[in-house]
Amino acid sequence: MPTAAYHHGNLRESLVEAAIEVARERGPDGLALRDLARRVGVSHNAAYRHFADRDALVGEVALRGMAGLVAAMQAGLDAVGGTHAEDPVLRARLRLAAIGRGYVEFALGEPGLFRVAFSSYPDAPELPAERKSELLPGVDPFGLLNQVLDELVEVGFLHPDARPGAEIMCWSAVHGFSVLHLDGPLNGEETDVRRGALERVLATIDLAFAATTGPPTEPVPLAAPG
Amino acid sequence: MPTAAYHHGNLRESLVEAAIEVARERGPDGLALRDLARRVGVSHNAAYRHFADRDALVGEVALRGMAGLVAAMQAGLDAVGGTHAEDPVLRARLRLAAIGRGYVEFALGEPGLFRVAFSSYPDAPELPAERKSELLPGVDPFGLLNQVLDELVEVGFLHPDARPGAEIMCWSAVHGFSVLHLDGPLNGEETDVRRGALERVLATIDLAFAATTGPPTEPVPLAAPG
DNA sequence: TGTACATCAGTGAACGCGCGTTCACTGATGTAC
DNA sequence: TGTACATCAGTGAACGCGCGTTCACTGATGTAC
Repeated sequence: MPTAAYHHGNLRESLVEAAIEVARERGPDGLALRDLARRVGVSHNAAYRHFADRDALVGEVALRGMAGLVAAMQAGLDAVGGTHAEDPVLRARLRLAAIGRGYVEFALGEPGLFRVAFSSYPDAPELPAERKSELLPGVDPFGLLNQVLDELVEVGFLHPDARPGAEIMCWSAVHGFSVLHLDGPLNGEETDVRRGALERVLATIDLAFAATTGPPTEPVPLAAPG
Repeated sequence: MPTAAYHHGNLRESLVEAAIEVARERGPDGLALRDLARRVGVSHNAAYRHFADRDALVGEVALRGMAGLVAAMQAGLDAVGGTHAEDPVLRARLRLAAIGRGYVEFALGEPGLFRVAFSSYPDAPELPAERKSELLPGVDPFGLLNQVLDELVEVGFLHPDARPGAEIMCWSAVHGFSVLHLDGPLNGEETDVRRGALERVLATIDLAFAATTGPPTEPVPLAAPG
């Protein structure tokens, strides 16, 4: 990777790295092509050699943010590691809780990147096919979650009938928890209060899933009339 | 309310109304003092007679958005109305589901206002005491939710031990569900798919709460070691 | 009832900002022969 | 190995945008006497 004076040699990556740094501190709205070019020490329009426009750069940072999120979830799984091999049910339950914790830890630990990661919707750029191969198979937050939920079914903890939609339940809970603490009224909550609250959320989901295969409780129509 | 040519007579409210309209269409970032003044037909700095700065205006719109959110939740409760008076447990469960539905309906039906309502955090302006009295007592999303959860305890459906933190569970789920559909990968989901998914989320929470007083399931430590 | 005056709610011009994007360009690089 | 040339990756100037905010101001309003 040459670092020649004129031909930068690595401008695209440098811009992305600078962008990540800025995104960490200032979130999506803080990302400006001119500012990034300035930081990298290059004229303000050189970036157009590497990105079609600002959105393309933001999209790239979003992708990295998403990757960081997945990595944090994976780190949660790694923390569970090979423990409880003798009790696959407990193990699967711990794994679900672990990715939830990883998700929230990333969101609150890297608020800027987390925000950027979700900043391109509704008109998110469809990830071009050739980029998808860069990601490990099934490595998006949704994919990882689905995997762990499937495990819960396999070990007989989550009833197959309750499997569809379970991913949306889990994702909504951890995402909402994160966002309410990031950009909502729960912002500023003490760390240990927050941690306790998260454990309760995870435990509640676990309890619900347990109940799908546990002793029967008669189902009640919850949908509103009409 | 005079509508004189020079002295507008109602400028503050007119600005807020215009702001709400713009917020509906464009969300928080679309709100600009100059633009609003233009819409109302007044010079671009007249607004400073009524708002300290842009943030003050946005804050006001956020307040109205929050009020709309509460109203939607309340509308959910009203839909349950006086039904199932003979079965207070079922009634309380339906009421919880109803405010959840109201929340999500507002979020997805008024995405701009919903976004504005949550746009002022982390540095949300503390609502000045004199404004708080304008709101009905307990009328914020959190207050209403807490009220309904208390009912669930009173009727014996939700175990008192499970009461703390339950509001965060519920709020996280519906908020996350909303945000993932608004500014996340679930955006663009078909309406009926989304509705079905929401019902499953609500049912899962209900199931978990049922399990707190239902037949005992042995609790398992879910917290990660360390 | 009439008038003097304080106060209030607007106006219009201006400052300064940083941005995204395009244009015509030039210096560096690498490749074919 | 040397050279001509195409291509690529930068530069610098400029356009046009809309914004927030401040300034000194003036027209309208209402009130005290």
